[in-house]
Order: sequence, then C-alpha cells, then structure tokens
Amino acid sequence: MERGVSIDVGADKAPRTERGRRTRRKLLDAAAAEFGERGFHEASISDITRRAGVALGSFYTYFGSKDEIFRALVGDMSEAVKLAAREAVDEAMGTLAIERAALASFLRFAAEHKEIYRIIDEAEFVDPASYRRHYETVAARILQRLRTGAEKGDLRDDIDEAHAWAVMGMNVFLGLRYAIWGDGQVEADRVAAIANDLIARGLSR
Amino acid sequence: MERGVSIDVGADKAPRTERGRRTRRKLLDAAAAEFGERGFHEASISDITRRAGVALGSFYTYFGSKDEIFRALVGDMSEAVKLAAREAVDEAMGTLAIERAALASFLRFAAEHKEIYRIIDEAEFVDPASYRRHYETVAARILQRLRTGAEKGDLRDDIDEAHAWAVMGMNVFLGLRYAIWGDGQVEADRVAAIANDLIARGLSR
Amino acid sequence: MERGVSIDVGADKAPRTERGRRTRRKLLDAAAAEFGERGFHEASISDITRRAGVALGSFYTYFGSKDEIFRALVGDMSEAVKLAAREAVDEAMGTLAIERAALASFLRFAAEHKEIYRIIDEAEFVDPASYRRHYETVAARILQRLRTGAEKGDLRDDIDEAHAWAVMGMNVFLGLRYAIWGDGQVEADRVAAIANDLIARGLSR
Amino acid sequence: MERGVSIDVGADKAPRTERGRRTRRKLLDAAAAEFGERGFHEASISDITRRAGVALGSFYTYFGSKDEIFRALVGDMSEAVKLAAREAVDEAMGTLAIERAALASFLRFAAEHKEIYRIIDEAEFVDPASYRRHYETVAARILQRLRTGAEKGDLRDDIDEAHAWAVMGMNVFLGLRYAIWGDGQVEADRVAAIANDLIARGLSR
DNA sequence: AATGAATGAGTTTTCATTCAT
DNA sequence: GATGAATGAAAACTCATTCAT
Repeated sequence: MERGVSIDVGADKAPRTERGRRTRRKLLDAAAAEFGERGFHEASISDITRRAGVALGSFYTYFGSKDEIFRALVGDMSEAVKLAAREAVDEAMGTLAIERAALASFLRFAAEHKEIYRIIDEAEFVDPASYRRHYETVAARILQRLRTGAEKGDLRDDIDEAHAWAVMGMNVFLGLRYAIWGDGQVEADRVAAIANDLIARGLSR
Repeated sequence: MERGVSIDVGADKAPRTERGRRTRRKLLDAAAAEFGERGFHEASISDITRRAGVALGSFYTYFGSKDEIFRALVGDMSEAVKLAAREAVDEAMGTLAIERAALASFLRFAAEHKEIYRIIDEAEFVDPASYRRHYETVAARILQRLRTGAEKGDLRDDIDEAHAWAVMGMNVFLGLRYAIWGDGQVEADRVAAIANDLIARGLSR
Repeated sequence: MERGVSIDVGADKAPRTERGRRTRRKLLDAAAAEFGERGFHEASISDITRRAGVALGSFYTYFGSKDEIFRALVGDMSEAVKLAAREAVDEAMGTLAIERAALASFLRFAAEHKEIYRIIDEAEFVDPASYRRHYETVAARILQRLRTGAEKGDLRDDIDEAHAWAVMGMNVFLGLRYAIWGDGQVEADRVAAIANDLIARGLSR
Repeated sequence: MERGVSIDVGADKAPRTERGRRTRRKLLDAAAAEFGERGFHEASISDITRRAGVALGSFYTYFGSKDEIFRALVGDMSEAVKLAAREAVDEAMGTLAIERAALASFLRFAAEHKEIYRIIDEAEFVDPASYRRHYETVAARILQRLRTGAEKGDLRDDIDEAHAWAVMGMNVFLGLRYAIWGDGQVEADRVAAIANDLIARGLSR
C-alpha cells in the first residue's frame, strides 16, 4: 500500500535525507502490514524492521516508540479514507448520489486495504484519543454533507447529529460484512444501492 | 455486573463445589471489570485475581489461560445483551415499536455496562471467531425480526440481509456516540426515536 | 507392575487399614508408570493421583513429598531386580552358569519393566545417594559371586572390584541396547551367551 | 572447560559479530558448569546468565530455549570426548593398545570434566534422541575399531555389535566408579590395564 | 544513518504443598 | 481417610528500548 500522507509526531525525527525518507516509508508500510495482519500487540518492532528490511535499531531513528508509529499510521489511514472519498465524489452531484458514491468508494477502499479495520479498531485500545477523533471527524464530514443537502432542499430540514452517526454506522458495518468478510468486488454496488435507498427514504423531505 | 449465564469451555475445569462456583464467578466479574477498564492486553492475570480477592494460582483452577476467560466473557456478554433486549420487547408490539424498544434497551444497557464495547471490540483481536460470531448472531436476530415484520405487512417485502447489518450498524454507532461517549440517560429516548423514524421511513412498505 | 516389596520411609505414614494399604499401592504403581513414561520432573503429583484414581490430597496421606515416593520407588526397583535375579539363579549352578542366568534374567526383567532404566537413571539427579547406593550394592553382589567363583576354582584368583564394575557395565549397556531399545524377547539369550563367553574367557583361570 | 566445537541449531541465532561469539561461548560454558553441578532441572536460565555475567535476556539472543542450549551442549560434549580419544590414539598402535589408550584417555577426560556424566545422562530425560544418538555413535566407533582389529588378525573373527556395547558399558561404568566417584588420577592406569586384560582375553583369537 | 547486541522489567503459567470440609 | 479448592513461590520467556560500534 503506497500512501503519500503521513502525520509527523516527533518533529525532531523527521528524516533529512532522501535515503532517510525512504527508510521511514518502508517502516510505515511494514507496520501497516504487520498491525493489519497480527494486530498491534502481536506485532513486534523486530517483525516490522525485518519486514521493512532494516536493522532493529534503525526503527528508533524515525519513531520514538511503538505507540508513535501506530499513531502516525492511524492518521495516515484516516487521511487515506478521506482522500479516496474525495476522489469519488463530485461537488456537482446530487446529495444522494454523493452519499452513494462515498459509500461505494469506501467499500472498494476497504476491500483493497482490509488492514484498515483492524488498525482503526485497535486504536480504541492503543490510542483512544485518535480512535474517537477519527470517528468524530468522519461523522462531522457526513453531517456537513447532509446539512448541505438539506439546504439544497434535497433532504429534510431537521438533520441531526444522530443522523450522521446512523449513516456512518450503516456504512461501517456494511463494509465489515461485505468488504472485509464478504466478496467486496461482487457486492459493493448492490449494497451501496440498498443503503442509499434507505437514506433516500429515511432522510428525504 | 451480575450475569447468570456463562459458557463453559474446559469441562474438567468446572467447579465441583459451591465454594468453587463462587470463586469462578468472582473471577469472571473481576475480569469483566479489568478488561473493560484497561483492555485485554493491559490487564494482567494478577490484576484480575487481586481484584477478585483470590490467589494468583486459583485463576488456573477455573480457566486454562487468559484467552479462555476472555472467550467465556464474550459469550457472557453476548448472552446478556440478548437477554436485555428480550426483556424489553413484547411479541404483541408492532414491528417498529419492537425495533424501537430493542434499541432503547440496548442504549440503556450499554450506558450501564460500558465495558461491553471494549470487550466485544477487543475480541476482534483476541478471538476473531467469537467477534464475528457475535455480530453475525445479532444481525441474524434483527433480520428475522424484520422479515417477520414484512410478513405481517408492516415492512416492505424485499428485506435483505444488508438491511439488518445497516440497522445493527446504526444501533452500534448510536450506542457508541450517545451511551458510551455521551450522557446516555438523557438522550436514549430521543436517539431511539430518531433511529426508529429512519427505519420507519426506510423500510416501511 | 505388581511388586510386593517396598521400603517405608515415613514410618508415621504407614497405612493402618487394608483400604489404606491398597491406596498406597495404587499410588506407587501409578508413580512407577508416570515416572517411567514421563520422567520425574514431567510427572506431576496430580498425574499420579489421577492415574491412581484417588484425590490429589490423598497423596499426602501416604507420602510426605514427591521425592519421598520416588525414593520408595527406587528401593522397590532395586529390590525387584534382586529378587528376579535370585529366582533365576540356583546355588548349585556353576559360576559361569550363574552369571549367565543372572544376565538373562535381568534382560528379561528390563524388557518387561522398561521403566526401570528411567527411574534408576533419574535417581542420579533426584536422589544421588540412592543412585550410588543402588549401583554399589549391585556391584558388591557381583563381586561376591565372582570371589565365590574364584574360591571354587572356577575363576582366576586376582578378582578385583573393577571386574565387578566391568561386568555390571556390560550388563547394563547390553540391557539398554537389547532390552530397552531392541526387541528383548528375540535377543536375550543370544546376547547373554556372548557376554558370558566374554566373562568366561576374560575371567577364567 | 574450553571447547572449540559446537553444533548450531537455530541458524538465525548465530552471532554476527565477534562480541556476539564471545557472549555465546560464555553462555555455553556457564551452562555446562550449571548443568553439571545442579542438573538440568535445578539450573535456571538466570543461574546460567548470572554465572556467564550477562543479562537474562541475552540468553535468548543466542538460544531459543533451555532445551536448545542443552542440546547444543550434548553435541559439544560428544564431540569433545571423541576428540580426546582421537588425540590419545595412534593408528600405528596395536589393536589392544588402542583400546587401552582410548579408555585411559576417557578416564582422564571424565576425571577432569566430571560434568560430562551428568549432562549425557540427563539427556535421557531432556532430549532422548541425542542421548541415544550419543551412545549409538560411540558404540559404532568401538565396533569399527574391533572389526579392524579382527581384520588385522589381532581379534577373533566373530566380532558382534554386542561386543562393542559390552566394551562401552565396561568403560562407562569404570569411569563412573573410578573417575567420577573415585580418585581418577591414582587409578586410571591400573583400571585401564584390568579392562584391557579382560578385552584381550575375551576377544583375542 | 545504520547496525545488532545487550538489557531487565514484566507476564503467563506450573505445580508441590496445605487445609477446610 | 478422602476430597478438591486454595495458595504463592518460582521459572521460562518476550520484547520495547538503549547503546556501543
């Protein structure tokens, strides 16, 4: 998985050379794979450095601790999901089309990066703050879209924060069921249609 | 938390005396509290036995490993949620009233037993099989209720498994937002009403 | 294995009733089997009581410790080997015939009670004193037989303690190779003949 | 005890630096001493590392488990005995002289490295395979020497595997009696002479 | 920057032994 | 005598982190 975005935490650890930048990225990618496959606690720093092909000690050149690389990764993932949605959505689309495209893109993204569920979910235990921040951010984004839809007259006027959380919950669990545990390729569109129909009826004016 | 149901795994570990039964329950309750507060990996066996007020070695009289008591606990929790919902629901209610009561009861239960989220969620890492089993079981129960509603003519005919997962996702995330992170007492009914309205519009014929 | 002889160590632990005597013997036999199969350290008291079909706590009614039952067992075994040899040997036999019969009887005994090697050998670690005592006793017995043979004029006059240890070493290792690791039934007599021939040539006058 | 030969088991545990090589050897020597003095089960990893003067965790840099270092040690010892014998023996010697020198060298070696008996013997319980391999290898070596002697016409033609085991048994028990339990220095030659005389008479043509 | 050896605190697990019933 | 629950010391093993080269 090649992701270009990352949140730097320890500023003094930022690589100064190109070689350093490459090593840091190798570590992040290796960590995403290890944490995704084995989970935070089962994955060891030496697993990560072995997979990245660097020496154990080099890890600490770029990250201050195991927690730190995990936090960087959660930021990375949040960002990556956001970008994927943004690419799939076009301002010119109608409100419902936007929601539908956002869910379909999320389902596709999750099917391709199954590690995202485990990493985000594990944040609940490893770094509760970033877990909560992630979902609050996503909910806020959805709420904003819904309110915009209401303003445009596409949706009803009494959009509540709870509606955003309800939509997010639907999306997350449909992703779990069909992208992670099911055969994402086959179902993504059908499922997105069903969910969209629910929202359409449930939230339209 | 006093729960009466528990799944026995190691048959030969079953207590043979009343005293043994009491000790086993003390351990289960202490484990629920520890896992809820600190999470599976942070909680140590000796934390659990200390809280239960028994000697370290006594743990192994009743459970073969940390994983085993965790698994017993997940079974316990699944069961407890089911029972809470069952008590809140009356066969004579209309389809939508049933869903509404089920969600309200779940929100109340979660507000009172906040540890349930952490324990069920952590199962994704500690015992993936029981994590998946839990959600599949809940989804199946919802699906059945929705299909019954369709047969009664309350809901539309084309109820799909995806509808059940969508409803479950809504419920879980509303629980997270309002029962765990919010002030559950105040919001439970308002939120249940919003969700119910969504379902009513989304799934009615 | 049914053995009638046992050395009592803790005199106060001697059973007073017939039922007690039976329980004690069940424990000894179970211990012989467990120590033989799994070794002293791998075998646990609860393995022994489970095999004997008695409660864990009952063990301490008859033996003061794990070491104590082991010591009792080593005594038992030493005694049993001695008895087996005694039965096979007839005072009226010639010196060489006696040695031959003693070895053949030992090979047969070992083939039937393979646990004897592991128990005697493990005594080197668990109870060095009884290990040494065992071999010194056996060597003394052999030395006496050889000296008697010398007096009768069957063997040379300069019989030395080293001769006895050499004979014992031969016997023990032939037992290991042919009774324990080989197919004892088939080879016992052939091997005893070879060893006897060695002694005959080596020690005859 | 300084030994130059060691059998590597976990290839990835092999030290990559000179410093690592030194630490590994310190651990092996400390383990030989501890296992020799206290036995495998009584000796703890932390005893070994304390004696070696390294941190507990360093043990696991070089050996995967207590069993693993034990196995490495048994290999080491087998090798060391073989080397000692090889140095004492000269191809040009006569058959009997060779046997005599081999035994004398073994007795001297055992007197100096008394731990060898405990370590080899304990292998019967810790790693039965290497115990058996050790004795089968030694027996094979003796058998080959005896057969060569027979071909040269020094010994009788019907040399059997049992003869080799008999000779080995003699040697081992004489070593136990005179090198380990006796005063090896004083007796080594006298005992070797007695044993050699036995072989001479017993196996010569 | 990179390397990999060294460290030791912390955790799970075992089991001989004691003791209340 | 018999039972089995309770005890806690002891040991193996893991691994994040530090540091010398």
